[in-house]
Amino acid sequence: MEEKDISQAVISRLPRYFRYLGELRDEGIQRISSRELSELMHVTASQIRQDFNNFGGFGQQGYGYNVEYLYDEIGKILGLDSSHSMIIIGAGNLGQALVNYMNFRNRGFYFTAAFDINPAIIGQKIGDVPILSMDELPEYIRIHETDIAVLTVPKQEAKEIAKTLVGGRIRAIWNFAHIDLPVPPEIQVENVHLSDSLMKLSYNIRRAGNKE
Amino acid sequence: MEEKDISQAVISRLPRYFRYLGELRDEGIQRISSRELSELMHVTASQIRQDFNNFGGFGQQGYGYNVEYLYDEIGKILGLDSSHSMIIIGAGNLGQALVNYMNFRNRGFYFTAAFDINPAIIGQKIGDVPILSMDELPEYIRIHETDIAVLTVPKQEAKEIAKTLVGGRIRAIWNFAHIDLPVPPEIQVENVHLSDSLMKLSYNIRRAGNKE
DNA sequence: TAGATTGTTAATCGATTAACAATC
DNA sequence: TAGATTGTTAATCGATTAACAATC
Repeated sequence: MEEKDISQAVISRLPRYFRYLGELRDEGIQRISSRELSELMHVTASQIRQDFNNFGGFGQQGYGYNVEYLYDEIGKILGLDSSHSMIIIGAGNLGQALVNYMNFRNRGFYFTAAFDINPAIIGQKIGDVPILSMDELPEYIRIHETDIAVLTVPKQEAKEIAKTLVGGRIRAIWNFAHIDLPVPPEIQVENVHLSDSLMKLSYNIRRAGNKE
Repeated sequence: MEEKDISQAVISRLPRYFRYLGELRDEGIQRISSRELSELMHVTASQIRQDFNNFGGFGQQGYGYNVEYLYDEIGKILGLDSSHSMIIIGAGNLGQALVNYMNFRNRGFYFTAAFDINPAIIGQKIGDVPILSMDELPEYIRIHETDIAVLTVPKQEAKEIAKTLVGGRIRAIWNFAHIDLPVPPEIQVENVHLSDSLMKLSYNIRRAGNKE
């Protein structure tokens, strides 16, 4: 409502800005111009200024941008000033890796529960996150407010689980299953299709090979 | 050499076409028109035809596309007709998840070795893939032809390891470390920045919340 | 004030979509 | 042949880059 529609191309660049600004801040650097940042990040200064100005004027003419301030503002835009509750569905290798990844927790993304169908691991914990039976999922999301459901199950199961999730009150799905999920538009979906990424790499290997 | 430069936007869409065509093939469907496929995939028929025609005419006027043939051709474009040897550097949770992921192997991507600095796991195996000491990495890539090095280490170590890899003969890096790797242009890099993906999701959650 | 650098408008570039002639 | 649908050119749209006035 307060902001006009920003293109996803811009949004996709924000985390990278955020990362570079965080590093600059950690190095104790207080100000940076769009030109300096452009050289560091290998993008045009024009794009940087355009991107930032989608969200209002963060800089100052003749001075540049205050690193700390800009870092904080981009963090807010990305929603990192509030915390996000997550559940993970599929407690296999990948699921456990994601639950254990501390960087998420440091940014306010924390797991409250994991779900799996494997009786051998139900009742165990990943760190301090309990692994529950998949049967408990509908009841769990009814009771516990959950922002993000992370889907790390085989694609055969993913569609069915997505339906269950949509019936609940979750706001978003972070989807690692290799399938397009049919969800209503009010539920945000971010896909991480690792196979697609690997195929893209494979294409570029071949193309590079042909050039030589 | 044989092909003109195709934009990465097109390449990024190929794996998704490949996935849908594979499903159609599995369902026994033999032909499909760009219009039918466009309805299935929620993209324009025009884009589909433009995309395919970057690589030559795969269809037939008045008929459409042969599913099996198109599937095979896109597979070839993506380099899936030849196999790729891989090593993984960082045998933690994520590394093990990737090594165990059979879908990669089914597509001809196979791991030959894993590397880690943790003495507790060096000498063990992930499936049938041995975990070697990081010290053995330079020698290993000197002796064993390796297409892709998968980097699943903390970002502090990633840069140093990238240097080692560049010194060897690998052709590509699939980078899961949250950092931009400085590598020469003949080495292909595909980044999977999970934090960036999660931040994007976080942005979209907030934006959707504001709209309501 | 003079110099620097943003914010923003204008120009360019590239990607997507529409249209239609070619042709199966 | 008539109908259907591709391959491809042209038109549109959106994103990126350039330019420069505003202003610190």
